[in-house]
Amino acid sequence: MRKETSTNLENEKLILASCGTSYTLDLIGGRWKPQILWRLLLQGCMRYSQLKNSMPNVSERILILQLRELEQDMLISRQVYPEVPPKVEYRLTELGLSLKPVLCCLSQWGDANRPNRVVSSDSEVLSEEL
Amino acid sequence: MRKETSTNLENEKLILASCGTSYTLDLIGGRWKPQILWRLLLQGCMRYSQLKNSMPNVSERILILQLRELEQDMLISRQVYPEVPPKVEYRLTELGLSLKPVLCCLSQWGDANRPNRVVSSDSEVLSEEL
DNA sequence: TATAGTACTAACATCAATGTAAGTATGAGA
DNA sequence: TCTCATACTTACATTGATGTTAGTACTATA
Repeated sequence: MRKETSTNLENEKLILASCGTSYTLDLIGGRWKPQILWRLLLQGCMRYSQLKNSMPNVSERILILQLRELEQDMLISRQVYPEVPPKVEYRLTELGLSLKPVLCCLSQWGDANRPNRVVSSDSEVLSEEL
Repeated sequence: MRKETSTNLENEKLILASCGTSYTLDLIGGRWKPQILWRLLLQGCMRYSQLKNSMPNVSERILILQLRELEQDMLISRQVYPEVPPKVEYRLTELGLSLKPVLCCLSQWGDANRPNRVVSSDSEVLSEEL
């Protein structure tokens, strides 16, 4: 739980209230969030296990955390099927889909300017479809 | 100093090497970096004291840290005039200027979608000039 | 009765980012 | 000799983000 008061938190609030850029960065800036968003953009809909298997380095706790935050921020939706074993599907909301040009923009700048590119990135797969 | 090895650091490296989106976010994602970049975009060139006075809530240490990181990442340049009292000017590099459309994109999405907007944001001033 | 599969949760541990307070170097001008 | 202004630096403290490990609930199937 975060503290209710601290300069740190106050500063964050002030910035989010006055800077749209920071607000957007706050929503998509978690370590694994870009990867999650790209996967859902590409696939449309994924089960929890699919996401987990496609990102071998995230721990389950962190993956869940990132998904919960994206859900709270209305960027993704979570659909539970009352079955056993459980089945949960994640997909982008309308708001999440509206991030597509933003993500493309970030991705293109990054791919154009980062050094030591090793592999082609997720975004390139999508870029070709645009 | 960051540790040389840790899952945390390894994950970060892997992501930066494979995801352009995350790379871009890594460069501009510090708490005060968007504000610094917008100011330099708008003003072209600012002294350290000008930056500091225009952002009353940053501590000097943190402001310097963010400036140093932006400088290391080649987004801004730092020009020292050998005078007393000292004079230091910061401005965007070519690479930094190339972020303009990216910042506009982030800012527009944020301004359009965040709730509880109180004041007009820095970016709007610039948007009008585009 | 035991095992398997799915999507988690809880308690704990570590690492990184941010913030606080005080101090430094320099030379011009009072 | 003392103060002022500028652009920092240093040592320390706090906050927040990320990672580890073990465990849970549920039923169908072996």
